[in-house]
Amino acid sequence: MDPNSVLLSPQSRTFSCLTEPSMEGGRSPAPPELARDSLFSWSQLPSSGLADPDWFWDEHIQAKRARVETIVQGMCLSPSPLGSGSARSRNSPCCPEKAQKRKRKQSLPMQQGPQKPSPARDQGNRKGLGTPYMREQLHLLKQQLRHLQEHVLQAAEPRGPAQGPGDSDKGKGPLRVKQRSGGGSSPWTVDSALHQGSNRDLSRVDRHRMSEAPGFLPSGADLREILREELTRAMSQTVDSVLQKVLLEPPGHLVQAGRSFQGLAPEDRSEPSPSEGGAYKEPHSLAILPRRAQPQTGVPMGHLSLAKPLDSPRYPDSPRMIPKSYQDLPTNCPLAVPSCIPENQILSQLLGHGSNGHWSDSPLQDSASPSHPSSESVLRPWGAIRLRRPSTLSQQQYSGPFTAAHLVKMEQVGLQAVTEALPFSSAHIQEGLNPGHLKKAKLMFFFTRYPSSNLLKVYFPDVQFNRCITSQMIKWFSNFREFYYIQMEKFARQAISEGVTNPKMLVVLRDSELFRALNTHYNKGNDFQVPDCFLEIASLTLQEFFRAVSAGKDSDPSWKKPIYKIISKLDSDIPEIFKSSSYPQELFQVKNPQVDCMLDHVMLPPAISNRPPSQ
DNA sequence: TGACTTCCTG
DNA sequence: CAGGAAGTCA
Repeated sequence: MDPNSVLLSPQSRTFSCLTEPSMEGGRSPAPPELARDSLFSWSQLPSSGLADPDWFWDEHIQAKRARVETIVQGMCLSPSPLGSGSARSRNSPCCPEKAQKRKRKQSLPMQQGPQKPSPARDQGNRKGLGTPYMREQLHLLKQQLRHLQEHVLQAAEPRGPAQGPGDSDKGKGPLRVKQRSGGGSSPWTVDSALHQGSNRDLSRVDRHRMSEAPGFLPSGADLREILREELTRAMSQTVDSVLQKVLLEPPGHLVQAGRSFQGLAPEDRSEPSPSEGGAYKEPHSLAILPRRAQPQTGVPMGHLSLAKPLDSPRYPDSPRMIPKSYQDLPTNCPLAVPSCIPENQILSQLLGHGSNGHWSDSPLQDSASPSHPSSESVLRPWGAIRLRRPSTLSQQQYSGPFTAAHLVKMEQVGLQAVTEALPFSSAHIQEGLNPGHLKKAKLMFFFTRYPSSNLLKVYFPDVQFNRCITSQMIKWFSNFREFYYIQMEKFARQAISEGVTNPKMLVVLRDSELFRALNTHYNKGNDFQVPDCFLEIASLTLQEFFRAVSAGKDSDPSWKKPIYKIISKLDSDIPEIFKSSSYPQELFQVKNPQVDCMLDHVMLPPAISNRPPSQ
């Protein structure tokens, strides 16, 4: 085993630059163990002027300065609770493309007049609702912090040639913080770096460093303590006063603020969070989906589905996130709806979920939520997909200017401020498509490849159909077909390459490889007996592809169209049992607890397994 | 114009 | 599987 691998731990990385000087400064070669360490650290930190033996001290001071600077920087951003571009972009420098994409998505369907793209505009919207007061407070706080910073820096650099905070070091500070945070832990701490979370994060690093260099312990701890206390106190005061001011606004304020927020909600909502994809995919992949390659997607809706959906007329979420009574409203005005929702409803929902519910990113949070009764819990996989967006949103929005402690405080105070930022609430999701529905749809594909939306409505009586749900389900079948046809073409070409000449020789049997592929896709777990009629259709499809490819028709860009047309006319009747709304949920409920041994008698009703081919 | 579909991409 | 573009069709 390579000893270096041990050294590649985050902590070790923190010290990786230690060895650089010895290689760079033309001094005596580093001790063997350090030289070995530098083998990897070299590439990680190519730049270095740290050959000075005082580097440790400088590093320490710079770390302090970086922290203070970052805090102050964060405070400067704090008037916008959403965090502004610089902080955010630092946070996700890797996805400008995605951001652009989202922007495009959002720009399409919005019809709410002039957009208010930046969070700062939101502040503007709240003018007259305490903004001057808040600004004053924040300004005050900023000044306090600056003073604090000066004191700290003076105390910390009694001997060094003080590099002013505004000099070349300016960019260095946050960078260092970022590096450490990156090697560290919480996503909360990376950019905002001004709440206790980051403080703790840094403190951890500092502690570690101190353990390596005990000499710094006293002053470092003292400074940290002082700084933390001061910051905590100052921020606590300011936040309290600001919140009080905000919360004392007349009731109309909430709705009004909510409206103003809606204008910019899409952009913020569209911000993907690295954790978003993770939380989204887990329940899904565990349940039915064969795979989910994209870590960040989603989304969600995805992946990130969150992004567009909210503004788009096709957005599948918005109608589901509002009460049934609102679902009949035109779907292209989802943003107008939430303001109609009783405030206490939103509030109670938020309170009900608490900080360990939607504030958390755990994919399991939803199913564990006590506020959802049994049957709802089964539907949670869907909820986890859709609901995570508000969750992520809230997290992003409040991870910046407020500490975790303040988040709790806000909840205690009443959460109205949070409510402003959450135009949608999970409480208003009435019906949606869950993995059980997906499973059912897949099984239905054995009977029908081209179901009409009306047919779907008949067979999914428990689904509150609207345009978005319908499109989603139609899309499912479209995806099913895609996979189906791809397999057909693949195996048809394979047969041709193997020298088959007579299409009649191509028959899909239950032990064939093609069947296995299809069955795995639509009937994962093999808990449903594929009807014979599907085998016939599959055989026919395979033969059609075989004929077309054999005849060289595949040179025509639209050579598949005739095949599609043929297949589209071969849909079978779907067994009556599929009309039962409980049918898919039974399947899923049983499957979820991973009691697959029970599946047989649950999932193989005679009506299906013995169903004669309909064609 | 809206509903559907395929194709492509992530 | 979802999002989106582009095409078809009534």
